[in-house]
Amino acid sequence: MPSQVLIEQSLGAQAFVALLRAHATVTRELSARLDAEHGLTISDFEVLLRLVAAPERRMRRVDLAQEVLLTASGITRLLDGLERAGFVERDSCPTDRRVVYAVLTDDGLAKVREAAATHFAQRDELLGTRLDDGELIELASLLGRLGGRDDAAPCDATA
Amino acid sequence: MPSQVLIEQSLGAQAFVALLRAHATVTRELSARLDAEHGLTISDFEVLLRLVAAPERRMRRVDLAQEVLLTASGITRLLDGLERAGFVERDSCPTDRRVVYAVLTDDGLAKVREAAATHFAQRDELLGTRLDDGELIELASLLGRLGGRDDAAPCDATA
DNA sequence: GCTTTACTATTGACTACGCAAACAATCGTA
DNA sequence: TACGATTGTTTGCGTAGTCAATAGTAAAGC
Repeated sequence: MPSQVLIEQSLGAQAFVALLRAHATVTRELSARLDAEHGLTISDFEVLLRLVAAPERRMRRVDLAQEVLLTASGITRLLDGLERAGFVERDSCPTDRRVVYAVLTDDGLAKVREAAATHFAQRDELLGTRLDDGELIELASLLGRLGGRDDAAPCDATA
Repeated sequence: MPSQVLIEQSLGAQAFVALLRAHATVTRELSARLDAEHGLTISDFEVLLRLVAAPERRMRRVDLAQEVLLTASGITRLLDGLERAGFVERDSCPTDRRVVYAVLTDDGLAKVREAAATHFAQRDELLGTRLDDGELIELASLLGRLGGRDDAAPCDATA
């Protein structure tokens, strides 16, 4: 039986499959409920969240795409949906006619608030029942190093 | 400006977005290379891996689906592809005529070996350059608790 | 001033799933 | 032994996302 080569228990293997499983488990659960209760995908919600926090509640599509890790075309289609639903509007940039802003509408703001109320609670419950505070901090830190460094210097943001 | 409610820094939030980012980053990279170099998706590869380790290199579709976290229909379509490529064959079960086995072919075995050689190296390099051994163990353990318990009663298997 | 290069956004074609429905086979129970 | 409930698999349809190609705009070199 020459197949033992592939039955591997390396640390990388364990961490990798754990990442796949944890991601699938957690997002499956949360996205099912977010969709059922509010008709949003997780990406939809994450986009709306960034817009709420953005100055004047508007962002360029490119920047939005980068923040939620979608491609340019992915963001276009996602925003198409949010636009159709009336949660965002498009606006043009006076100084650069290539860019199209996504602007959160009042309906959109109401929607995020409504969705956030339940989604955050579900998320914190899902994570909180499995991991305590210290572990969550540790996990976020380890995952953060895998996820690349857009905000790699959180010097003063120490919880 | 009443929107601070949504600008949240809870531990759950940090861990959750870190999970999303890490998963996207890691799988994006690895799956792109696995596809480019071997024409397989990560799920394809994971399925082939389970088959290699399975007794007689065969598994029921249901069990396969559960192990790689796909739905029944997902596994059907995935195996369709692997079958078309000649990496697995279907076989029936003499004692239960509902079940269809997926059986790894010799070509399939060769393929996993070939793919494993590069994929494992890439995976370990990706993880290993960001996290040391102790951190990988810690990460796998934390993620394992989020990923639910297929092996939740490891009475004697206590690490 | 042009021309080349780089950036932003959209579209078409495709893929990897999921869900719900359908169907066959098996099991439990009476 | 008949019959409802459960299990294993497949299929139709829908959806979120990717990549490659396109086009318009902006910036840089000369």
